[in-house]
Amino acid sequence: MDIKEQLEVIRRGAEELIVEAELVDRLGGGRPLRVKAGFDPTAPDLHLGHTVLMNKMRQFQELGHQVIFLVGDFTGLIGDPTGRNATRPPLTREQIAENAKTYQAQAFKILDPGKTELAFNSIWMDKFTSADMIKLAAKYNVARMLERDDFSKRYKGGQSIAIHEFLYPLVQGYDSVALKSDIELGGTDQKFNLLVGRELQKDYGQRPQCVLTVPLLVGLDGEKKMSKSAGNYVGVTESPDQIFGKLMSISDDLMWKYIELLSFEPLSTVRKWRQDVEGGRNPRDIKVAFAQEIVARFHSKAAADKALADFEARFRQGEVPGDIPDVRIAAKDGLALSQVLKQANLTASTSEALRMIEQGGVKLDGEKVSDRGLKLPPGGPYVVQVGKRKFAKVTLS
RNA sequence: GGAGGGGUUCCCGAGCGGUCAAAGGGAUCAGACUGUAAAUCUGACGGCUCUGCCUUCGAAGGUUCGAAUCCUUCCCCCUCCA
Repeated sequence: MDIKEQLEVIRRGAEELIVEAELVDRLGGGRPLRVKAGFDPTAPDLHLGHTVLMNKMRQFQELGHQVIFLVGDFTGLIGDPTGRNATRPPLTREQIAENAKTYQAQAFKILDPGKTELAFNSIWMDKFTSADMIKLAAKYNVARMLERDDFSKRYKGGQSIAIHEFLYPLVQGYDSVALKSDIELGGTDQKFNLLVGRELQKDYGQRPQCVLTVPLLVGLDGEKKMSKSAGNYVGVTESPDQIFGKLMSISDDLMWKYIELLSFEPLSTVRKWRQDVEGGRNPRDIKVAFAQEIVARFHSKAAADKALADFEARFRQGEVPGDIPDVRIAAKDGLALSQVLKQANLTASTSEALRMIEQGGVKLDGEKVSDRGLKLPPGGPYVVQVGKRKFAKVTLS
Protein backbone atom coordinates (compact mmCIF):
# COMPACT_ATOMS: atom_id res chain seq x y z
CA MET A 1 0.00 0.00 0.00
CA ASP A 2 1.41 3.37 -0.85
CA ILE A 3 2.03 6.08 1.69
CA LYS A 4 -1.00 8.10 0.75
CA GLU A 5 -3.34 5.18 1.28
CA GLN A 6 -1.64 4.28 4.54
CA LEU A 7 -2.12 7.81 5.76
CA GLU A 8 -5.80 7.67 4.98
CA VAL A 9 -6.20 4.56 7.11
CA ILE A 10 -4.11 6.03 9.89
CA ARG A 11 -6.11 9.24 9.96
CA ARG A 12 -9.44 7.47 10.01
CA GLY A 13 -11.31 8.65 13.07
CA ALA A 14 -8.14 10.15 14.50
CA GLU A 15 -8.15 13.47 16.23
CA GLU A 16 -4.66 14.81 15.67
CA LEU A 17 -1.45 13.67 14.03
CA ILE A 18 1.78 15.29 15.14
CA VAL A 19 3.69 15.75 12.82
CA GLU A 20 2.31 14.45 9.56
CA ALA A 21 5.37 15.32 7.51
CA GLU A 22 7.59 13.38 9.90
CA LEU A 23 5.33 10.36 9.70
CA VAL A 24 5.33 10.45 5.92
CA ASP A 25 9.09 10.51 6.04
CA ARG A 26 9.22 7.46 8.28
CA LEU A 27 6.66 5.55 6.27
CA GLY A 28 8.91 6.08 3.31
CA GLY A 29 11.80 4.54 5.20
CA GLY A 30 10.92 1.07 4.10
CA ARG A 31 10.94 -0.58 7.54
CA PRO A 32 7.94 -1.35 9.75
CA LEU A 33 7.30 1.37 12.30
CA ARG A 34 7.39 0.71 16.03
CA VAL A 35 3.94 1.73 17.20
CA LYS A 36 3.57 2.21 20.93
CA ALA A 37 0.38 2.35 22.93
CA GLY A 38 0.36 2.24 26.68
CA PHE A 39 -2.30 0.85 28.96
CA ASP A 40 -2.67 1.68 32.56
CA PRO A 41 -3.91 -1.52 34.17
CA THR A 42 -6.43 0.15 36.44
CA ALA A 43 -9.76 -0.77 34.87
CA PRO A 44 -10.06 -4.46 34.05
CA ASP A 45 -13.61 -3.99 32.81
CA LEU A 46 -13.24 -2.94 29.21
CA HIS A 47 -15.93 -1.18 27.25
CA LEU A 48 -16.09 -0.13 23.62
CA GLY A 49 -14.51 3.20 24.48
CA HIS A 50 -11.29 1.43 25.41
CA THR A 51 -11.27 -0.47 22.15
CA VAL A 52 -11.05 2.62 19.96
CA LEU A 53 -7.35 2.79 20.58
CA MET A 54 -6.92 -0.93 20.03
CA ASN A 55 -8.70 -0.69 16.72
CA LYS A 56 -6.20 1.92 15.67
CA MET A 57 -3.39 -0.41 16.71
CA ARG A 58 -4.95 -3.14 14.66
CA GLN A 59 -5.00 -0.89 11.63
CA PHE A 60 -1.28 -0.36 12.02
CA GLN A 61 -0.80 -4.11 12.19
CA GLU A 62 -2.75 -4.55 9.00
CA LEU A 63 -0.46 -2.04 7.38
CA GLY A 64 2.45 -4.24 8.37
CA HIS A 65 3.81 -2.28 11.31
CA GLN A 66 5.09 -3.51 14.64
CA VAL A 67 2.65 -2.80 17.45
CA ILE A 68 3.80 -2.63 21.05
CA PHE A 69 1.18 -3.22 23.71
CA LEU A 70 2.80 -1.61 26.70
CA VAL A 71 1.36 -2.47 30.08
CA GLY A 72 2.14 0.30 32.49
CA ASP A 73 2.64 -2.00 35.42
CA PHE A 74 5.28 0.28 36.90
CA THR A 75 3.38 3.48 36.16
CA GLY A 76 0.31 1.92 37.72
CA LEU A 77 2.17 2.15 40.97
CA ILE A 78 2.30 5.90 40.52
CA GLY A 79 -1.26 6.50 39.44
CA ASP A 80 -1.95 8.55 36.35
CA PRO A 81 -3.05 12.05 37.32
CA THR A 82 -4.60 12.74 33.90
CA GLY A 83 -8.03 14.28 34.16
CA ARG A 84 -8.03 13.92 37.89
CA ASN A 85 -8.68 16.67 40.32
CA ALA A 86 -7.26 14.72 43.21
CA THR A 87 -4.36 12.41 43.79
CA ARG A 88 -5.18 8.94 42.59
CA PRO A 89 -4.47 6.08 44.93
CA PRO A 90 -1.78 3.72 43.62
CA LEU A 91 -2.47 0.05 43.00
CA THR A 92 -0.68 -2.89 44.50
CA ARG A 93 1.48 -5.17 42.39
CA GLU A 94 -1.03 -7.99 42.73
CA GLN A 95 -3.94 -5.87 41.53
CA ILE A 96 -1.93 -4.70 38.57
CA ALA A 97 -0.93 -8.21 37.55
CA GLU A 98 -4.53 -9.33 37.78
CA ASN A 99 -5.85 -6.40 35.76
CA ALA A 100 -3.16 -6.73 33.12
CA LYS A 101 -4.17 -10.32 32.48
CA THR A 102 -7.80 -9.38 31.92
CA TYR A 103 -6.74 -6.55 29.68
CA GLN A 104 -4.71 -8.80 27.42
CA ALA A 105 -7.41 -11.42 27.12
CA GLN A 106 -9.79 -8.73 25.84
CA ALA A 107 -7.19 -7.02 23.68
CA PHE A 108 -6.43 -10.09 21.63
CA LYS A 109 -10.00 -10.23 20.44
CA ILE A 110 -9.00 -7.21 18.40
CA LEU A 111 -5.25 -7.41 17.97
CA ASP A 112 -3.31 -10.08 16.16
CA PRO A 113 -1.27 -11.75 18.91
CA GLY A 114 1.37 -12.78 16.41
CA LYS A 115 2.03 -9.18 15.45
CA THR A 116 1.89 -7.74 18.92
CA GLU A 117 4.88 -7.12 21.09
CA LEU A 118 3.90 -7.22 24.72
CA ALA A 119 5.95 -5.00 27.01
CA PHE A 120 5.89 -4.11 30.67
CA ASN A 121 7.56 -0.92 31.73
CA SER A 122 8.61 -2.44 35.04
CA ILE A 123 11.26 -4.31 33.06
CA TRP A 124 13.36 -1.20 32.60
CA MET A 125 11.92 0.95 35.34
CA ASP A 126 12.70 -1.53 38.10
CA LYS A 127 16.34 -1.22 37.12
CA PHE A 128 16.19 2.53 37.29
CA THR A 129 18.31 3.85 40.13
CA SER A 130 17.52 6.93 42.13
CA ALA A 131 20.30 8.67 40.26
CA ASP A 132 18.70 7.70 36.95
CA MET A 133 15.41 9.04 38.15
CA ILE A 134 16.89 12.35 39.15
CA LYS A 135 18.65 12.59 35.82
CA LEU A 136 15.36 11.94 34.08
CA ALA A 137 13.59 14.51 36.24
CA ALA A 138 16.27 17.05 35.37
CA LYS A 139 15.21 16.94 31.74
CA TYR A 140 11.91 18.64 32.37
CA ASN A 141 10.88 21.62 34.43
CA VAL A 142 8.01 22.70 36.58
CA ALA A 143 6.77 25.47 34.34
CA ARG A 144 6.37 23.02 31.47
CA MET A 145 4.65 20.52 33.72
CA LEU A 146 2.20 23.18 34.74
CA GLU A 147 1.31 23.73 31.11
CA ARG A 148 -0.80 20.70 31.57
CA ASP A 149 -4.34 21.78 32.13
CA ASP A 150 -5.29 19.54 35.02
CA PHE A 151 -2.09 20.32 36.89
CA SER A 152 -2.42 24.04 36.46
CA LYS A 153 -6.04 23.96 37.58
CA ARG A 154 -5.15 22.09 40.69
CA TYR A 155 -2.18 24.33 41.33
CA LYS A 156 -4.18 27.52 40.93
CA GLY A 157 -7.01 26.06 42.94
CA GLY A 158 -4.66 25.45 45.80
CA GLN A 159 -5.15 21.70 45.62
CA SER A 160 -2.32 19.38 46.35
CA ILE A 161 -0.12 18.00 43.60
CA ALA A 162 2.22 15.40 44.97
CA ILE A 163 5.72 15.46 43.50
CA HIS A 164 5.43 11.88 42.29
CA GLU A 165 2.59 12.87 40.00
CA PHE A 166 5.07 14.85 37.95
CA LEU A 167 6.98 11.64 37.44
CA TYR A 168 4.17 9.94 35.59
CA PRO A 169 4.53 11.81 32.31
CA LEU A 170 8.30 11.51 32.61
CA VAL A 171 8.22 7.77 33.02
CA GLN A 172 5.68 7.39 30.25
CA GLY A 173 7.91 9.50 28.07
CA TYR A 174 10.93 7.47 29.01
CA ASP A 175 9.10 4.34 27.91
CA SER A 176 9.23 5.74 24.40
CA VAL A 177 12.98 6.06 24.74
CA ALA A 178 13.31 2.51 26.03
CA LEU A 179 11.14 1.16 23.23
CA LYS A 180 12.57 3.41 20.53
CA SER A 181 9.07 4.07 19.33
CA ASP A 182 8.35 5.74 16.01
CA ILE A 183 4.85 6.75 16.87
CA GLU A 184 2.77 6.64 19.99
CA LEU A 185 -1.01 6.35 20.08
CA GLY A 186 -3.32 7.55 22.79
CA GLY A 187 -6.60 9.23 23.62
CA THR A 188 -6.86 12.98 23.27
CA ASP A 189 -6.58 13.26 27.03
CA GLN A 190 -3.10 11.74 26.76
CA LYS A 191 -1.74 14.37 24.41
CA PHE A 192 0.47 16.03 26.99
CA ASN A 193 2.04 12.77 28.11
CA LEU A 194 2.62 11.70 24.53
CA LEU A 195 4.38 14.93 23.76
CA VAL A 196 6.68 14.50 26.75
CA GLY A 197 7.87 11.33 25.04
CA ARG A 198 8.88 13.40 22.02
CA GLU A 199 10.92 15.77 24.14
CA LEU A 200 12.67 13.06 26.08
CA GLN A 201 13.59 11.09 23.00
CA LYS A 202 15.25 14.19 21.67
CA ASP A 203 17.18 14.56 24.92
CA TYR A 204 18.31 10.96 24.76
CA GLY A 205 19.56 11.38 21.23
CA GLN A 206 16.69 9.67 19.45
CA ARG A 207 14.50 10.91 16.69
CA PRO A 208 11.30 12.14 18.38
CA GLN A 209 8.25 9.96 17.93
CA CYS A 210 5.14 11.04 16.10
CA VAL A 211 1.96 11.31 18.11
CA LEU A 212 -1.50 10.21 17.03
CA THR A 213 -4.47 10.89 19.23
CA VAL A 214 -7.88 9.30 18.91
CA PRO A 215 -11.06 10.86 20.27
CA LEU A 216 -12.78 9.56 23.36
CA LEU A 217 -15.83 7.59 22.36
CA VAL A 218 -19.11 9.26 23.17
CA GLY A 219 -21.43 7.18 25.33
CA LEU A 220 -24.83 5.81 24.33
CA ASP A 221 -26.44 9.04 25.48
CA GLY A 222 -24.53 10.89 22.77
CA GLU A 223 -23.24 13.46 25.22
CA LYS A 224 -20.79 12.36 27.84
CA LYS A 225 -17.78 10.23 27.10
CA MET A 226 -18.36 6.52 27.47
CA SER A 227 -17.65 5.42 30.98
CA LYS A 228 -18.83 2.88 33.42
CA SER A 229 -19.75 5.42 36.04
CA ALA A 230 -21.98 7.34 33.62
CA GLY A 231 -23.81 4.11 32.79
CA ASN A 232 -23.66 4.88 29.08
CA TYR A 233 -21.29 2.12 28.05
CA VAL A 234 -21.23 -1.15 26.18
CA GLY A 235 -18.99 -3.63 27.96
CA VAL A 236 -17.06 -6.02 25.76
CA THR A 237 -17.99 -8.94 28.02
CA GLU A 238 -21.70 -8.24 27.89
CA SER A 239 -24.10 -10.75 26.35
CA PRO A 240 -24.73 -10.71 22.58
CA ASP A 241 -28.31 -9.54 23.11
CA GLN A 242 -27.20 -6.69 25.25
CA ILE A 243 -24.44 -5.47 23.00
CA PHE A 244 -26.75 -5.72 20.02
CA GLY A 245 -29.63 -3.97 21.73
CA LYS A 246 -27.51 -1.20 23.17
CA LEU A 247 -25.98 -0.47 19.79
CA MET A 248 -29.41 -0.41 18.18
CA SER A 249 -30.44 2.18 20.74
CA ILE A 250 -27.94 4.79 19.63
CA SER A 251 -29.39 7.56 17.53
CA ASP A 252 -29.10 7.47 13.77
CA ASP A 253 -26.75 10.43 13.90
CA LEU A 254 -24.45 9.02 16.52
CA MET A 255 -24.23 5.78 14.59
CA TRP A 256 -21.76 7.27 12.12
CA LYS A 257 -19.34 8.27 14.83
CA TYR A 258 -19.43 4.74 16.19
CA ILE A 259 -18.87 3.23 12.82
CA GLU A 260 -15.95 5.51 12.14
CA LEU A 261 -14.24 4.58 15.37
CA LEU A 262 -15.30 0.99 15.91
CA SER A 263 -16.00 -0.71 12.61
CA PHE A 264 -13.34 -2.57 10.67
CA GLU A 265 -15.18 -2.07 7.41
CA PRO A 266 -13.05 -0.26 4.85
CA LEU A 267 -13.62 3.42 4.34
CA SER A 268 -14.95 2.82 0.87
CA THR A 269 -17.78 0.71 2.32
CA VAL A 270 -18.61 3.32 4.93
CA ARG A 271 -18.73 6.00 2.26
CA LYS A 272 -21.15 3.89 0.29
CA TRP A 273 -23.38 3.41 3.33
CA ARG A 274 -23.59 7.13 3.79
CA GLN A 275 -24.55 7.61 0.18
CA ASP A 276 -27.19 4.89 0.45
CA VAL A 277 -28.78 6.54 3.47
CA GLU A 278 -28.74 9.91 1.80
CA GLY A 279 -30.42 8.22 -1.11
CA GLY A 280 -33.23 7.02 1.12
CA ARG A 281 -32.00 3.75 2.53
CA ASN A 282 -33.18 3.00 6.05
CA PRO A 283 -30.35 3.77 8.51
CA ARG A 284 -31.62 0.88 10.59
CA ASP A 285 -30.13 -1.53 8.08
CA ILE A 286 -26.69 -0.02 8.51
CA LYS A 287 -27.05 -0.03 12.25
CA VAL A 288 -27.96 -3.69 12.20
CA ALA A 289 -24.92 -4.56 10.12
CA PHE A 290 -22.70 -2.58 12.43
CA ALA A 291 -24.18 -4.04 15.61
CA GLN A 292 -23.70 -7.51 14.18
CA GLU A 293 -20.10 -6.81 13.39
CA ILE A 294 -19.39 -5.80 16.95
CA VAL A 295 -21.23 -8.73 18.49
CA ALA A 296 -19.34 -11.09 16.20
CA ARG A 297 -16.05 -9.54 17.25
CA PHE A 298 -16.55 -10.19 20.92
CA HIS A 299 -18.65 -13.35 20.68
CA SER A 300 -19.16 -15.08 17.33
CA LYS A 301 -20.90 -14.79 14.00
CA ALA A 302 -23.50 -17.28 15.18
CA ALA A 303 -24.18 -15.23 18.30
CA ALA A 304 -24.57 -12.14 16.16
CA ASP A 305 -27.13 -13.84 13.92
CA LYS A 306 -29.05 -15.06 16.91
CA ALA A 307 -29.00 -11.64 18.53
CA LEU A 308 -30.47 -10.15 15.38
CA ALA A 309 -33.14 -12.85 15.11
CA ASP A 310 -34.13 -12.41 18.76
CA PHE A 311 -34.19 -8.65 18.38
CA GLU A 312 -36.47 -8.76 15.35
CA ALA A 313 -38.76 -11.31 16.94
CA ARG A 314 -39.12 -9.27 20.05
CA PHE A 315 -39.37 -5.76 18.72
CA ARG A 316 -40.83 -6.26 15.31
CA GLN A 317 -43.22 -9.08 16.04
CA GLY A 318 -43.54 -8.51 19.75
CA GLU A 319 -42.74 -12.11 20.55
CA VAL A 320 -41.61 -13.42 23.87
CA PRO A 321 -37.93 -14.37 23.92
CA GLY A 322 -36.96 -18.00 24.44
CA ASP A 323 -34.78 -17.81 27.47
CA ILE A 324 -36.61 -15.98 30.19
CA PRO A 325 -35.85 -16.50 33.85
CA ASP A 326 -37.99 -18.84 35.94
CA VAL A 327 -39.16 -17.41 39.21
CA ARG A 328 -40.83 -19.31 42.01
CA ILE A 329 -42.67 -17.37 44.65
CA ALA A 330 -44.06 -18.92 47.80
CA ALA A 331 -47.73 -17.90 47.83
CA LYS A 332 -50.17 -20.67 48.67
CA ASP A 333 -53.16 -18.37 48.51
CA GLY A 334 -52.15 -16.54 45.38
CA LEU A 335 -50.67 -13.09 45.18
CA ALA A 336 -51.53 -9.66 43.83
CA LEU A 337 -49.93 -9.03 40.45
CA SER A 338 -48.23 -5.91 41.75
CA GLN A 339 -46.49 -8.01 44.37
CA VAL A 340 -45.54 -10.62 41.81
CA LEU A 341 -43.88 -7.96 39.67
CA LYS A 342 -41.90 -6.67 42.59
CA GLN A 343 -40.85 -10.05 43.92
CA ALA A 344 -39.82 -11.23 40.47
CA ASN A 345 -37.61 -8.14 40.25
CA LEU A 346 -39.46 -6.84 37.23
CA THR A 347 -40.10 -3.58 39.03
CA ALA A 348 -38.19 -1.85 41.79
CA SER A 349 -41.16 -1.32 44.08
CA THR A 350 -44.82 -2.01 44.51
CA SER A 351 -45.60 1.55 43.59
CA GLU A 352 -43.71 1.21 40.35
CA ALA A 353 -45.53 -2.04 39.62
CA LEU A 354 -48.89 -0.35 40.04
CA ARG A 355 -47.78 2.49 37.82
CA MET A 356 -46.69 0.11 35.11
CA ILE A 357 -50.09 -1.57 35.20
CA GLU A 358 -51.88 1.77 35.04
CA GLN A 359 -49.81 2.82 32.06
CA GLY A 360 -50.56 -0.35 30.19
CA GLY A 361 -47.02 -1.64 30.35
CA VAL A 362 -47.76 -5.02 31.89
CA LYS A 363 -48.74 -8.17 30.05
CA LEU A 364 -49.81 -11.46 31.59
CA ASP A 365 -49.54 -14.44 29.24
CA GLY A 366 -49.51 -12.01 26.34
CA GLU A 367 -52.62 -10.09 27.42
CA LYS A 368 -52.40 -6.50 28.53
CA VAL A 369 -53.46 -6.07 32.14
CA SER A 370 -55.55 -3.05 33.09
CA ASP A 371 -56.80 -4.01 36.56
CA ARG A 372 -54.28 -2.77 39.10
CA GLY A 373 -55.78 -4.91 41.83
CA LEU A 374 -55.58 -8.17 39.85
CA LYS A 375 -54.79 -11.17 42.01
CA LEU A 376 -53.19 -14.31 40.62
CA PRO A 377 -54.33 -17.67 41.95
CA PRO A 378 -51.60 -20.14 42.92
CA GLY A 379 -50.13 -22.16 40.06
CA GLY A 380 -48.68 -21.10 36.79
CA PRO A 381 -46.32 -20.74 35.19
CA TYR A 382 -47.44 -17.26 34.25
CA VAL A 383 -45.49 -15.39 31.61
CA VAL A 384 -45.23 -11.87 32.95
CA GLN A 385 -43.88 -8.98 30.91
CA VAL A 386 -43.10 -5.41 31.86
CA GLY A 387 -42.37 -3.03 29.04
CA LYS A 388 -40.63 -4.47 26.03
CA ARG A 389 -37.61 -5.90 27.66
CA LYS A 390 -38.39 -7.44 31.01
CA PHE A 391 -39.82 -10.92 31.25
CA ALA A 392 -40.24 -13.65 33.83
CA LYS A 393 -41.95 -17.01 34.01
CA VAL A 394 -43.54 -17.05 37.41
CA THR A 395 -44.87 -20.00 39.40
CA LEU A 396 -46.79 -19.43 42.60
CA SER A 397 -46.78 -22.24 45.11
C1' G B 1 -6.97 34.51 60.84
C1' G B 2 -11.11 37.82 58.56
C1' A B 3 -15.71 38.53 55.26
C1' G B 4 -19.45 36.30 52.64
C1' G B 5 -22.36 32.28 49.82
C1' G B 6 -24.27 27.47 50.06
C1' G B 7 -25.84 22.03 51.26
C1' U B 8 -33.43 20.26 48.40
C1' U B 9 -36.09 13.97 45.90
C1' C B 10 -30.85 9.85 40.57
C1' C B 11 -28.37 14.75 38.56
C1' C B 12 -28.94 20.15 37.77
C1' G B 13 -32.03 23.52 40.07
C1' A B 14 -36.62 26.53 42.16
C1' G B 15 -39.10 27.00 46.80
C1' C B 16 -37.95 30.48 51.93
C1' G B 17 -44.05 29.23 57.83
C1' G B 18 -49.71 26.23 55.78
C1' U B 19 -52.38 25.39 49.02
C1' C B 20 -45.07 20.93 49.34
C1' A B 21 -43.93 14.37 48.06
C1' A B 22 -41.88 19.83 46.89
C1' A B 23 -41.74 24.20 40.15
C1' G B 24 -38.68 23.62 35.79
C1' G B 25 -34.94 20.91 33.04
C1' G B 26 -32.00 16.40 32.38
C1' A B 27 -31.71 11.20 33.08
C1' U B 28 -34.90 7.07 33.54
C1' C B 29 -39.33 4.15 32.73
C1' A B 30 -44.16 3.21 30.23
C1' G B 31 -47.54 4.17 26.12
C1' A B 32 -48.48 5.82 21.01
C1' C B 33 -46.30 6.05 16.46
C1' U B 34 -42.40 3.88 13.60
C1' G B 35 -37.94 1.98 10.02
C1' U B 36 -34.98 0.35 15.53
C1' A B 37 -34.20 -0.26 22.47
C1' A B 38 -33.52 6.14 16.25
C1' A B 39 -36.49 10.58 15.99
C1' U B 40 -41.17 12.64 17.58
C1' C B 41 -45.45 13.01 20.80
C1' U B 42 -48.09 11.67 25.53
C1' G B 43 -47.75 10.13 30.46
C1' A B 44 -45.30 8.51 34.91
C1' C B 45 -41.31 9.41 37.97
C1' G B 46 -40.18 8.51 47.38
C1' G B 47 -42.44 4.17 49.75
C1' C B 48 -46.66 1.24 51.34
C1' U B 49 -51.29 -3.40 53.43
C1' C B 50 -52.85 2.89 47.92
C1' U B 51 -59.33 7.26 47.15
C1' G B 52 -55.69 6.74 52.69
C1' C B 53 -51.17 6.19 55.41
C1' C B 54 -45.78 6.52 56.23
C1' U B 55 -40.79 8.57 55.34
C1' U B 56 -37.89 12.68 52.78
C1' C B 57 -35.39 18.81 51.72
C1' G B 58 -26.73 18.05 55.28
C1' A B 59 -27.15 16.15 61.06
C1' A B 60 -29.21 16.77 65.86
C1' G B 61 -32.22 19.56 68.91
C1' G B 62 -35.93 23.67 69.55
C1' U B 63 -40.09 27.43 68.48
C1' U B 64 -45.13 26.74 66.34
C1' C B 65 -51.76 24.28 65.85
C1' G B 66 -48.39 23.59 61.52
C1' A B 67 -41.33 23.93 59.24
C1' A B 68 -37.70 22.30 53.29
C1' U B 69 -38.90 27.27 54.95
C1' C B 70 -37.77 30.51 61.77
C1' C B 71 -33.96 29.69 66.10
C1' U B 72 -29.55 26.92 68.35
C1' U B 73 -25.44 23.70 67.93
C1' C B 74 -22.65 20.62 64.80
C1' C B 75 -20.71 18.55 60.00
C1' C B 76 -19.40 19.50 54.92
C1' C B 77 -18.58 22.49 50.45
C1' C B 78 -17.50 27.16 47.70
C1' U B 79 -15.89 32.51 46.82
C1' C B 80 -13.10 36.74 48.31
C1' C B 81 -9.43 39.12 51.64
C1' A B 82 -4.88 38.24 54.83
